[in-house]
Amino acid sequence: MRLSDAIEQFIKEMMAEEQQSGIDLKRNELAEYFHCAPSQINYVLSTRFTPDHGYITSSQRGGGGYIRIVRIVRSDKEHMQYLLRDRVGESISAGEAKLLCRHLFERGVINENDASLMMAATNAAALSVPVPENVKDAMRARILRSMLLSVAQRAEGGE
Amino acid sequence: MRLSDAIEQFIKEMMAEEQQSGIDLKRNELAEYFHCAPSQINYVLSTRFTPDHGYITSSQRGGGGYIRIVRIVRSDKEHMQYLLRDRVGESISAGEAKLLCRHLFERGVINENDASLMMAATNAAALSVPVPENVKDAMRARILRSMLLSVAQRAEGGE
DNA sequence: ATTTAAATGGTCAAAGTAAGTCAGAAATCT
DNA sequence: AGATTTCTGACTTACTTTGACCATTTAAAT
Repeated sequence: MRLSDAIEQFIKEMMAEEQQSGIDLKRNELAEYFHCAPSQINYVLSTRFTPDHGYITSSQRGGGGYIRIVRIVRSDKEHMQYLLRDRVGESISAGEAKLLCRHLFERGVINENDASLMMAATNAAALSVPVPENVKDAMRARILRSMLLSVAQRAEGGE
Repeated sequence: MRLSDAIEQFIKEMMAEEQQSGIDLKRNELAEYFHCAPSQINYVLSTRFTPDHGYITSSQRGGGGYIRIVRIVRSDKEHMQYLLRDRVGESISAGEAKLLCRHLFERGVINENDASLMMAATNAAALSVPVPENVKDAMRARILRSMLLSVAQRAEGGE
């Protein structure tokens, strides 16, 4: 069996055991346990614990550092993937972004405050810096995607 | 648990106990209690008891010296002005923005979801487009300001 | 009153700890 | 064989902890 698969499985078993949607782990410890380079852990994370796979990771460096993995709740997964891939994509205009936020609010995916915040972050005024329009749209897409992932992450607690 | 975290917690518990908005402590005593270098106390102060966290510190050297930590209470309006003018300004890094969002949450100005959303909109990944770093920081400042104003607006309506 | 010593706290750079990145080697698949 | 995936190692970035040296204030000695 491949190392990556073993590590993936190990992490998933850990999560199942903890009976939680998220766990913290130490990169170096895990690497030592599997007798591999620490960067191998990053490889596993980036190939098997991505938003596409339904996970979001974060970490902290320095003394007491850690890697945190959180699972996105299943039911929201498809919708979220649709949003990220098809709706937002690589580029989106201010108008489109605004519509999308309103839509999400109407659908009950986010509340009014969230919607305002997301519109505030993606409106034309917020991005009025001297860069080409297409770069702005790409940037807006990234910002929106990032915020959507944040929303996806929180859905956990509510069940 | 990190030493810094332990010291932070210790100080906060002390303040809660004293039932007061401020306390005096002896740097050397505290350092001895935690078996660490005295300068470690300064590190904790500068990373966890800053004005952003809602604290102001002062000290006195020499015999009978002390470190005083006082919790400051600013109205939301004052705080917002401070943030917009002094903290965000015309340019802000991803790290700074993240800290600021966390502080807003800790102070109870925004909830955890809002904080995550704001961090998501301003983190390095969200703005990873091929433009110079200083342009990104300027852009981030605009985005953050825009979101802060959105937060301020909602507070206004609700009273 | 002035000088000196003792008692504090402050600063900053270096060491320590831990995670991230990325190019290239190695393995595996077609 | 060629393409793709996996794995490693050198280098980088980020946060924490320490220690040597500095500054200020009070107390004692002259």
